[in-house]
Amino acid sequence: MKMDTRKQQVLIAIIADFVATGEPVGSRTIARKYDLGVSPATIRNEMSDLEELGYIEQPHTSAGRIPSQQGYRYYVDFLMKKKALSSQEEDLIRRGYEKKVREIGQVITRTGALLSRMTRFPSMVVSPRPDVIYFKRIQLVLMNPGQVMVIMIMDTGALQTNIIEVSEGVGQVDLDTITEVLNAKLSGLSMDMIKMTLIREIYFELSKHRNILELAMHLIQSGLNREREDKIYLGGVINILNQPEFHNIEKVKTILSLLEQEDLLCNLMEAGSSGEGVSVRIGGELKREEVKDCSMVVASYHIDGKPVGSLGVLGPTRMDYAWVISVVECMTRNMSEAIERMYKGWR
Amino acid sequence: MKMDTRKQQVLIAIIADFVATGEPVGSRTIARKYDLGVSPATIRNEMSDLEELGYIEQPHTSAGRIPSQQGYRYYVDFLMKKKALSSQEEDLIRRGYEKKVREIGQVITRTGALLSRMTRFPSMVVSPRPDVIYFKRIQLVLMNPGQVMVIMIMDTGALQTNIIEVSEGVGQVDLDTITEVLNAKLSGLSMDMIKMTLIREIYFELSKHRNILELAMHLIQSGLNREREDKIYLGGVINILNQPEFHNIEKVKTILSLLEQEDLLCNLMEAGSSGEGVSVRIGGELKREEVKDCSMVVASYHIDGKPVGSLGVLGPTRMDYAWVISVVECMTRNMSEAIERMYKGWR
DNA sequence: CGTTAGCACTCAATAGGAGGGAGTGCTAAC
DNA sequence: GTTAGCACTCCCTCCTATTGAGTGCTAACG
Repeated sequence: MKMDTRKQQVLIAIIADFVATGEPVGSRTIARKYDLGVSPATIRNEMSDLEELGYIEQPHTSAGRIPSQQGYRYYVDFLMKKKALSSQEEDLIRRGYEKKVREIGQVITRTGALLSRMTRFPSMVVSPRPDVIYFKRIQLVLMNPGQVMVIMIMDTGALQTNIIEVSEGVGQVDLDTITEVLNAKLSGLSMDMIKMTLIREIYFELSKHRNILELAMHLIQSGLNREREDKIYLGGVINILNQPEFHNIEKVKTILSLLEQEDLLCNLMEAGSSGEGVSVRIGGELKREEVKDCSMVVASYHIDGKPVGSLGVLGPTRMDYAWVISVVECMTRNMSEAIERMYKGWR
Repeated sequence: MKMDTRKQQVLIAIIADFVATGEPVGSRTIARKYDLGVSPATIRNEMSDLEELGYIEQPHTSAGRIPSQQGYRYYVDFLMKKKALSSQEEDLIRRGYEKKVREIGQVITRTGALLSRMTRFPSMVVSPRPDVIYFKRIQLVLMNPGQVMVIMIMDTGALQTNIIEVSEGVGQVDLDTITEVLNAKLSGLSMDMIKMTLIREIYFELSKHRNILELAMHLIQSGLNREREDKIYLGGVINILNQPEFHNIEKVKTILSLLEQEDLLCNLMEAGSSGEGVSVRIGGELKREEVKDCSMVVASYHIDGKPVGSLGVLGPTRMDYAWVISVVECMTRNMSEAIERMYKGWR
């Protein structure tokens, strides 16, 4: 048996109706609401075929059909028509970025807030990968005898701080010397380049100040080599409670506990943002039992045309994919532009 | 009618049983489980009196009684016996603070996580008030022509950053001059003292560098005068879902949306942490419809013996007050000590 | 041969009703 | 003042009947 145009139309109708109502949809409903020009009986036959093909399923014998994970997949891949955002929606997004921003954190927060407010789903935004962030300046501050705070400033306006222990004899003057050398050598490089290539050069430079050499190396180790910390912004989590399919407390609990584990969430996001454009993963495709009834729509945002981080939403599998994809796509565009504007002229 | 010892015993029994089971408790139950030496009939009479006094109430005619808000209040104020923590519990808390910390953020995070893990309620920790935080150092970094990042480092290890616009002509050298003056003048003062008294003095000092005077004032304005931002740590929010009284999605939604509003939450916390020791506010005493079925147990933690911030939990009115109070009390003690240890010898 | 009307059948959801049980309040006796 | 006894209330649970949406099958139709 093969998919034909009418089966596709029926599948589209089933998905459209189920997304709108949340109820299993029967043959009568389709015949009535979607003008396919055939009787319910014919549609029943088509539905029977679609079920055999694995695109729809029945919750129980005397209920209508609902799309299966595979059905959504087929829909997203082959049937779905791109849905342009309304001008109000586009405006809402554009206006969200009107106010000038000065550092990436603001862009991320704003994007996440906007994304969840529009979609009514929990939203997630992962901060840029370190290899595309350029180092601006390092600053060493003697907090107390033997304790130094290392502050690294990125050109995104993001900070990374770390307090480390040093020998008690080190004074602020020593730190200033090191600060100077490090700034001269490192400024303008990407974090990854710093790690990779420059340790040696700094070693050479600082050998004049033998007494603080060891300290400096220590600094670099613990300051820069710090494990990558994916910062993830999470917003609008309560929205999950608005979805009727999650009126079951147990389900909400498992999803919330997943959302509380930032590292897992980051992995999930990254797994989805590898390819081009907007990625849609449906139910089991997420490979996590907790969210087997959820879908993730994720895309990358860009700096200098390179994908550097991702944003997206987590919602029930029953969502309006075409629209959500458009929203996510529009957000990445606007977010990338906002970052571009922030950098304007000075990178 | 007046409260007498037996009525008190009955009230204690009702609260104990209700807290344990969550079910309305009847006269038979009390006679059986709590050895008051009288028959259910007598207890019924006492209960009738207690109801008239407003300490307990009936969900419906043929149900048992549950404590009223006023009943809990009377219990907490007059009847409750302090409950010492078990040595395992004390140990769990102590061990939470074993690892050395270097900045206040870590102490706050750890405290919040521990508090919610122990109590199984959402926990909140408010960061220290600015007037007890001492200024350690300021650092001005030229991000781009016309943009300066102001980094203020507190002796708690906390940072406050802000990006401001300046004239394009300002260079890093100018900033270094200002940095130097500001550090010399401000270091070691509390944030409030800085705001209050020192603007004038700096003005004088910098008049030598007339060209950057205006800039410096600008810096102080926007860097220091920034509205107080109460940082609040919120942890273990999912725990609210474990409470059977919140199996109703609507209730959860209102509570969660309150918890998402950090400023409101801060106000609620602060309203409770004004007095000495542990403060308990029950249901309507919180003055917020959203949490009329919740209680808040809050206390202050201290630096140098002065209360500087607060921590606590939000749970259902049906909670084991004696125990929760002990936990909160023990946490404040341990947290204060952890901060003290962090500062050890150098303040 | 595809399409359709008709019909029997299935099964979840809903409503109504009976019975049980927990608990109270009242009364009268101790 | 305390208690046993009892009638009464009201929620909760279980059972049953009913309804209604939906299917699958069959036979007829163009």
